[in-house]
Amino acid sequence: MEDVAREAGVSGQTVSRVVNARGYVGAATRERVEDAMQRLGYRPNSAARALRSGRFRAIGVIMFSFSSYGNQRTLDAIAVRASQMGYALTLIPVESSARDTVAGAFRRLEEHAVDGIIIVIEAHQLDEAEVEIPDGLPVVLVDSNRGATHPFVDTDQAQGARLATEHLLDLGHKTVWHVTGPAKSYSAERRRESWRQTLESRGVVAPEPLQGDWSAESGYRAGLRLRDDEAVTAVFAANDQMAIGVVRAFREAGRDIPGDVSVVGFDGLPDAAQLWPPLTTVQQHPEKVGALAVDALLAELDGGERIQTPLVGTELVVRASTASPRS
Amino acid sequence: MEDVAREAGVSGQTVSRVVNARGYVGAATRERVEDAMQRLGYRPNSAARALRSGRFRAIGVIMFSFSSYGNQRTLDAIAVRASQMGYALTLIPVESSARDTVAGAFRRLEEHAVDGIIIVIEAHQLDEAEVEIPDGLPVVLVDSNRGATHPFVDTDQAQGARLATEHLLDLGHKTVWHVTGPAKSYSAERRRESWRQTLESRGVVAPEPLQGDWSAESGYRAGLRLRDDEAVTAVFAANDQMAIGVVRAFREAGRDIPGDVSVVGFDGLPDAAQLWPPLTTVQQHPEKVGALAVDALLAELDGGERIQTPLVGTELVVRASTASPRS
DNA sequence: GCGCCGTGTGTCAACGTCAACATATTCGAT
DNA sequence: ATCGAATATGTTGACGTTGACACACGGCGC
Repeated sequence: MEDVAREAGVSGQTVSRVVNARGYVGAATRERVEDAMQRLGYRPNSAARALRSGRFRAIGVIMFSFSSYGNQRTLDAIAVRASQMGYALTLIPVESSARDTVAGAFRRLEEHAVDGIIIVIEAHQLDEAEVEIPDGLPVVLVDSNRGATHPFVDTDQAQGARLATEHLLDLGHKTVWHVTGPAKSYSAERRRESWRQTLESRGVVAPEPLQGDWSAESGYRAGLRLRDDEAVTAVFAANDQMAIGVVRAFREAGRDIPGDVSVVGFDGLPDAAQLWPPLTTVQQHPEKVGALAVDALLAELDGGERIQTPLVGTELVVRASTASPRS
Repeated sequence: MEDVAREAGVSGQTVSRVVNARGYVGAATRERVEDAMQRLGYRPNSAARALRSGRFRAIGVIMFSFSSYGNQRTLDAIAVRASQMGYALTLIPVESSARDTVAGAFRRLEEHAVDGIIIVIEAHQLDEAEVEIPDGLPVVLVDSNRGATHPFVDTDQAQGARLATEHLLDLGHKTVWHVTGPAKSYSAERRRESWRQTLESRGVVAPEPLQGDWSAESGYRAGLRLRDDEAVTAVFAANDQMAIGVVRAFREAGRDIPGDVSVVGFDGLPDAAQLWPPLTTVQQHPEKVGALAVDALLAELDGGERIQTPLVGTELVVRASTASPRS
C-alpha cells in the first residue's frame, strides 16, 4: 500500500479511501491512485484488514464429511451465495459424530477466521455430540431447528412426505409402506411422522415402518423384508437412494415396478429420472436452502436482527415408478 | 493475549511461547499460562498471526459449482486432509466456464487469504477460459496436467478404461461400444483413447464412440441410438451416470441387462451396487486424490520443492451388469 | 471581513502476534 | 572463583490497514 501511495504521490490513507470508496477523494487523485494500483498489482491484505476491523468477511460451514448428495448441493449453494455477497467460505469437515470430533471441529473453527457459521448437521447428531455452540458467534442451522436457539433454514419435510403418501393413496393403493431414515435423523423423523399422519387422516392403518439409514444398501435390505408380502403394493422410501435399493429387491424377486409395486423416493436426485423405471420422487431444493442460510447469517452479522425464513417447499415429480395397483 | 499475560503474571511473549511451544518456558510458568488461557477462554487471533507471519494456514480450492459426484468426494477428501494438517479450507466456487467467471474466481482468490490453491477443474476448461494462474501462489492441479507447469494429481484413467474394455472382451464380446464424456474433458479423452487402444491391441475394430456429457440423460440418448442394433452386446460408458441412462434405454426396448447387453460404468458411485442390475464399474478413489493434492500443495508451501505424485490406480468391480454374450 | 461548512488530504495510533534482541538466572566445567 | 553455555523471561518494533483527528482550501451567508 505504501508503494502505491508513493507511486501516486499521496498518503496511504488516501489509497485506503480509494480502495474502500469511503470519504472524500478528488477525481484526479482517485484516478492516479487507481493507475498506481493497477501498475503495481496491488491487492489489499486481508489479514491486516481483518486485524483492523475484526471482521473476516468469511463464513464457516460445518458439515459431515461424506455427506449426502443433498447436503453437498446445499454446500454448493452456500458457496455460490457467499461468494456473490463477497464472503469467503471456509469449510470445516467433521469426520464422524463422535463427541470429541465434533467438539474438535468447533475448536478449530474458533481459531479460524470466520464471522459466523452455518451448521449443516442434523440436530439429533449435534445433541448426541453434546457440543455447545460457542456464543458470540452468529450461527445458522440447516436441516435442524434445535429448539430455535438459533435461526434455522429447512425444507418442508412434512409437506413432501404428505405429497408422496397422498399420491400413492390417490392411485388406489390400500396403504403405503415406509422405509425410514436413521433413527437419530430429525428429517427422517418428520418424513415418517408426516407419512403416518397422512395415512391416519385418511383412515388407513400405517404399517410398521422399516428402518433404513439413507443408504441404497439399507433400502435393499428393507426391500428384502417386504418383497415376499403380496399385500405390499406401494412403498415410500425416505430418500431416493433407499428407493433404489427397494426397487432392486423387488425386481430381483421378479416383482415388477410399477406393475406390481409402486415406489416413491425423496430428494430429487438428478439421475432419478434416468433410472429404470424413472423414479417418482419429492423434489427438494437444496440450492434455495443454501442461499437462504447465507442470507439469514448475513442478516445476523450485519443488522444483528434475526430473520426466520419460511420452510422451503417441495414438489412431487411423478414418473414411471408409480401406477395404480392391479385390480 | 495481554489479559492472559496479566492473569498469569508474565509477558505477552511468554504466552506466545506457550501457545506455539517454541523456545524455553519453565514448567511452572507454562502451567500458569495454560490455566489463564483456559480461564479466559483465550484463542489466538488468526488475523494477527497471518499479518505477522504472512501465512494464513489456509488453502483455497477452486472448483465448478454443481460438480460431479467424484469432484465432490475429492473436495471432501481435500477438506479432511487439510483439516488434519491444521489448514483451513476456503472454497471458491466457479459458476460457469465463461471466461470472466473463472477469471473472477481467481481475482476473488487473490484477495482471499490463502497460501496456495488446488484447482479441481478440467484442463480443457481452464484453457478455454484463458485464465493465467497467478504466479507466486503455489498451485496444484487435480484431474488435469496442463503442460506440467504445476504439480498435478490424477487418476489413472487409461488403466481404468483398459480394465473395463478388457473385461468385456474377456467375457467373449466381439467388440465394445463406448459412450464418451464431453469433448472438452481431458478425462473423457483419456478414457476414450485407452478404450480405443485396448480394442486395437486385440485386433478389434473400435466402433464410433457416442458423445455424452457425463449426465445420465446423455447416456440415455446414447442408448437410444444403440438399442436397436442387435450387434451391440457390450457398452462401456465413461461414467456411471451415463451407464445408468444406457441401461434405461436398453431396458425400455425390452433388451435385458446383462442377458442381451453388458454395460460397464466408471467412477464407482456408492449406489452402483444397488442398481438393478448392480453395475459393473471402475472404482476410482477420489479420497486418495484429494489427500495427495493437499500433500503436494503443502510440500510446495513448506519445502518449496515440487513433488510429483504417481497416478492413482483404479480397480474393476465386477457386478451383475456384465456377462458373456448369448452364443 | 469574519466565521462556518463542505471538501480533500495527511498524521498518528492501534488492532494481536511474534521475531529479534536484551537481560537475568542457574549450573557445570575449568 | 571465573567463565560460558543453557535456560528462562521481558522489551521493542513491525506486519498492512483504517478510524479518529487535524489541517488546508474555497465558497457562502451575514
